[in-house]
Amino acid sequence: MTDSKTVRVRFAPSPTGMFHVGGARSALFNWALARQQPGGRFVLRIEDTDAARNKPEWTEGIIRALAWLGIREGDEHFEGPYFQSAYADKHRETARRLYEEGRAYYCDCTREQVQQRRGNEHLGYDGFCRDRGLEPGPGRALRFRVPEGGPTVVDDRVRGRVEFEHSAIEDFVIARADGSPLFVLANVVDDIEMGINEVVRGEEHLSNTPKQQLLWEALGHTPPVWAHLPVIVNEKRQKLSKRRDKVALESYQEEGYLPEAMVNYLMLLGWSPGGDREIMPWSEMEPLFDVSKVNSSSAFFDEKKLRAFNGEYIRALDLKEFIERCRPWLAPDVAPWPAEGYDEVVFERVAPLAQSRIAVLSEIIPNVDFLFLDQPVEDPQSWNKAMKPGVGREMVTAALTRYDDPDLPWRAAELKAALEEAGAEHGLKLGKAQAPVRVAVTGRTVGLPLFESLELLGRERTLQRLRAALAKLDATQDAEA
RNA sequence: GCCCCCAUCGUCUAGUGGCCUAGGACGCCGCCCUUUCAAGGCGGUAACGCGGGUUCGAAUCCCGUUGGGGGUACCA
Repeated sequence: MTDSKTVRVRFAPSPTGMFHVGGARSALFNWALARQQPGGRFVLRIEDTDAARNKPEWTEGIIRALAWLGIREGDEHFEGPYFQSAYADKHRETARRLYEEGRAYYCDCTREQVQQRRGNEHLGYDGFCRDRGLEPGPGRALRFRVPEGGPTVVDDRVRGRVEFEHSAIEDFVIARADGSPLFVLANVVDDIEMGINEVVRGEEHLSNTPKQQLLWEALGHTPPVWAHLPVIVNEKRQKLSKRRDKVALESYQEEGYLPEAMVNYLMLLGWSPGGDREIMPWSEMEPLFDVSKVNSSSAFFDEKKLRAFNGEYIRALDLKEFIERCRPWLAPDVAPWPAEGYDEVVFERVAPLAQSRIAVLSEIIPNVDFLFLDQPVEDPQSWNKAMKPGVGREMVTAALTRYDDPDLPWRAAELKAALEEAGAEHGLKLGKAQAPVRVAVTGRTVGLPLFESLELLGRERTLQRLRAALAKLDATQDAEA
């Protein structure tokens, strides 16, 4: 079918939820493998046979997320997407063939019966119908006849040689009573059909592997090269779960993680390019990736480290690119300010001040919102912290006095010098002196360099906010009096 | 319960018998810089789970043990 030397890997997610980081890493590893060879192929196969749990939007989500990571249609190494549901006939046909060749048999045991017979035995199904010679019929599932005696040896590129005694593998169901195939069968049939010769997937599939290998052999094909990746775990060292952990790639995207940072970080989960480098672009990692060097122990998904990587990538962006990347968060329908308050020119001037201060793109908002909002944000905690008696009112007043001078050039350097002097008069260093002004104007105790911010905000708006702050201070004082 | 996998700083890892008094990164702590906060610079904290072997020599090999994890569906 295909030149056996040319690698054909696949990524076969099932659209039963948001695409998550574990899948993303598997996809990336496969992608690297496919791209390392001239004719290498990455086959995307959507395993949509569980109709009850599948939704079309999940499928779209997977394709979109992969594209975000750089795995997309149009690349010569990309093939698909194929949909498993389209191969249903082939699955049924293969099931029938296995039955006809005596490699599988029908079984009419209910789950309850199996359980009852099992008692406290170790194994699941006991082979009750093995030799009953049941014909196909309603209520009858098809089970694979696991050969007696001998182990199946799985040769795994990351785990080495793993042996499974046949006595420990039950005669597993390959087709339901209604004839529909199960994952273990459909997956193998599709892999054979698509000429897959290397399977790189999560460790949770390791125990399926002997069954699938048996199937490959029963169908007269050489099994692929296997590689089972360690699972990605949470802080409690459990496999990441959609229910309890933040795993959706999309949620990271929405927070403002850059795909290149995500890719970089994910590649490092279980694998290392060696040497003392971690921040490395995909283009350099791709040729270096070696699945046999992948670790076999589980890896914790450390968002803190991801954040650090993301910050690095953000800072490495040139200004123009940084501004472009910020746009999705500045759009009128998502930004917290009124559309008419936004000023592109102002943003372009403030952007460089923010670039080194944010680790995820969404953080651009609290840094620049004071420029586009009618009023500074309200934050009582910040206000109280900065407007301490003896400092707050004094500095706001002093700033107002000095800044309300038409002869004062409205530039950062002059604004700074003026406030420095005012602070000195009250025995305050600039660090202390600027705090009340910052809160009065931005609403926050931390933020971009203050005087540059004031310059951009403009004289009128700055004075107006200082007056408003003073009024608020008066009101509070009156209330207390 | 049964099957299988795994085990180096808190975390991700380098390390494949001597180069290791164990390296890097994130985190954390300190100092410098400094208008807040970052960024940046400098420095520091911190690991081979345990017990046996093998060997002149073990983080590296073997066995056991403990502890984690995955799988045990007519889900994928």
